[in-house]
Amino acid sequence: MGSKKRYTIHDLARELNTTPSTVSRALQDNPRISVKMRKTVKDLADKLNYQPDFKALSLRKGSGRTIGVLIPQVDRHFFATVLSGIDEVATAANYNVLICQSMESVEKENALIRSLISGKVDGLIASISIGTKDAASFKMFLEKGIPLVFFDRVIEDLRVSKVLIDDYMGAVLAVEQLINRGSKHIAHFAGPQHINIYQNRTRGYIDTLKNHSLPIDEEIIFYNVITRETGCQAMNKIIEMRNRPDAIFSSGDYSALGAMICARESGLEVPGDIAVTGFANEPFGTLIDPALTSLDQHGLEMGRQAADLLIEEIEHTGPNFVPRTVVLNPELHIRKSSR
Amino acid sequence: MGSKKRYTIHDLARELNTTPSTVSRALQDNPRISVKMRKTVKDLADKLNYQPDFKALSLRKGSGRTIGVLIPQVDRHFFATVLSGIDEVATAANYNVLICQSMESVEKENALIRSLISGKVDGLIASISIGTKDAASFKMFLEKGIPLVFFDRVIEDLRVSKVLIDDYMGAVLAVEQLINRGSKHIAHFAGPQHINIYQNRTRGYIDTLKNHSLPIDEEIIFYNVITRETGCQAMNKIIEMRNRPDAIFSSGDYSALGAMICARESGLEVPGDIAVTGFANEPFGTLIDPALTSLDQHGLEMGRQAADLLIEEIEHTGPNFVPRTVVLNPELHIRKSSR
DNA sequence: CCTGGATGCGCAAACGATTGCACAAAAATA
DNA sequence: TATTTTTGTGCAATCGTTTGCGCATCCAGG
Repeated sequence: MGSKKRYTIHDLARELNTTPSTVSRALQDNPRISVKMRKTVKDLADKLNYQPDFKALSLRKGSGRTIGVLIPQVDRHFFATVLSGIDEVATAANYNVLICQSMESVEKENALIRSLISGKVDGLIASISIGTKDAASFKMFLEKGIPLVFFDRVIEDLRVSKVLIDDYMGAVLAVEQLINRGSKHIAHFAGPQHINIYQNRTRGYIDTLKNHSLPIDEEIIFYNVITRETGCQAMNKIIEMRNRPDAIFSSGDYSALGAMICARESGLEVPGDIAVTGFANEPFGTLIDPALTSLDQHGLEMGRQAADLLIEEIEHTGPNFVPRTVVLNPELHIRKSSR
Repeated sequence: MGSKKRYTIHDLARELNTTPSTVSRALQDNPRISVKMRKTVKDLADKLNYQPDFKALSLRKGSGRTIGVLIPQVDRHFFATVLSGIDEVATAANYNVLICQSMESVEKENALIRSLISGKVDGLIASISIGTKDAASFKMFLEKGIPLVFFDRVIEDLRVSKVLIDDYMGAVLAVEQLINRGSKHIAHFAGPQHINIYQNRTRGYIDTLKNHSLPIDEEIIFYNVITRETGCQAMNKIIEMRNRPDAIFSSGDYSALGAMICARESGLEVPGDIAVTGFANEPFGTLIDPALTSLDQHGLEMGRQAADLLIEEIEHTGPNFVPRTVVLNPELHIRKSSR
């Protein structure tokens, strides 16, 4: 029953008493093959449901039309969204998408990169793991001549295209809104400072305070606070303070959430006693009460742009390729938590 | 600068004044090659950072060690979680993961399947789109002899392995909990009934009412209510009723959420006036107030099991292969919304 | 009738690896 | 010393396509 077997171009040729080359050309509508022959071949191909073998094609053409996506974890909303954007563009351009999760582990990340340089992919879109501090693996990858595009979490000094959001600007927007609403003593949850995005958010926070002649108080800057747990811990410290901050600008939504939950448990009101602004605009932000003010990163758009850049580089990469950096503007969604 | 070029086995052979075959064997530790030669070859390979070409290897071996994952949308938490589970197992077994999103479109789904039968993947894990009603594409796929495993949303009468959760049982658990807490007039948000999972949830709801001698009232069964919007609309109808239900069992968390939000807007209290139970255990369920009672589907585990089944089938598929169905037990997380 | 250019198709090399087989040289046996 | 066995390599086919080139056949122009 059924055509269990996969047909090759040789099978078709034998069937038609011709040669593989003719079949191949006929299927490609090569004008050097007679119209009649082309039709004959195509009819048979249709009938047998012939499809050229992907692996053979890849070898011959030197490309499997595949792009890799290396991200920390696919089941985190932001990354899933970016991936979706990448997939949208890639599929439209007839590329396949290979997915690789580093699980925030540098070792896994390195192993994945190593496995990719064997020519599995025509290009790679990556966002580095939280622990990644040296660029050796990525350099090696680049040396093989495979295009690479970073998004969000990038290695600054690598000569590749990047898609970022303006984290600095985001921080400025957020902190200014807090200042505008009357907050004068604004705490900050900072992320690991060796990662570009967190560093920029912190810089934006500090500069904005300065610009508004507000003092910088290291006491109320909490480092490495990006999870719900650490956010809660930080909030507990804040609650103890004699000169308690009246607002928090958090580098992440999860730590903002943790803070809000712990605040409520201690009877502190958001935004009445303390306003809170997050970063990432996770979907849960609109569902909690009070809804969380946050900065949207346009994940879908980031993915699309990254894929555009990469495909452009794959297909039109000249000898004098110049990497580009696309910077997206974050969007501040002001909600109840900072009103 | 740098080794921009990718080396082949021929390059190594030339460098060492030997032949590709010897190099190949040496790299594989073939005992027919002298220990000395093996070392020489490996040293050079290391030095040049040689990696066998993936495409050539795939063609020769007849497999690219790649599995495809076809899902409606990667940026939905459940699917992202399953994907993560699949990736975990696949990576451990040295498989690549190719991702395909149908975006709930039957046409896209069919196009993707067509593109996959060219031998891109050694097997496919799929969850069908909401509109998929006929199995033609999947049958065609199977006829090419490529293993297929369904999860969650499956086509019942296809002879393939499946990983499911016991949706019927989940509904029973949920409805019984509502009954136990004293609810007597339980409404139901049903999903599209041509999808196995929604049908089973509805069946569980009906049977449980019957088993407890509660009347089935078609008036309070709302079909195709799985989004936030439709959940809200349904709730608005419920609010108008003279004989208002005192609980809702929803086939999805989003419609449950929509209902809760609209209930609050109308001054109806959850769970005081009406209890709500969802399905999926989306992460936001614990963040909203009241927290949402829901059924966890063990997405990660589903992904792992699906990948296990598929890889097993790929590698040990005998002539007398018998598809297996793994059924996972959903877990009811009782939270404030149904207390 | 002869020459020259289309026209239509086949041969064989290539992509980069693996592998069955053959074949030297060295070692072991007679 | 002659013969067999072992040891180490090389040749060439193969996986399924694509494609440069060559070679017939045919038709038209001179």
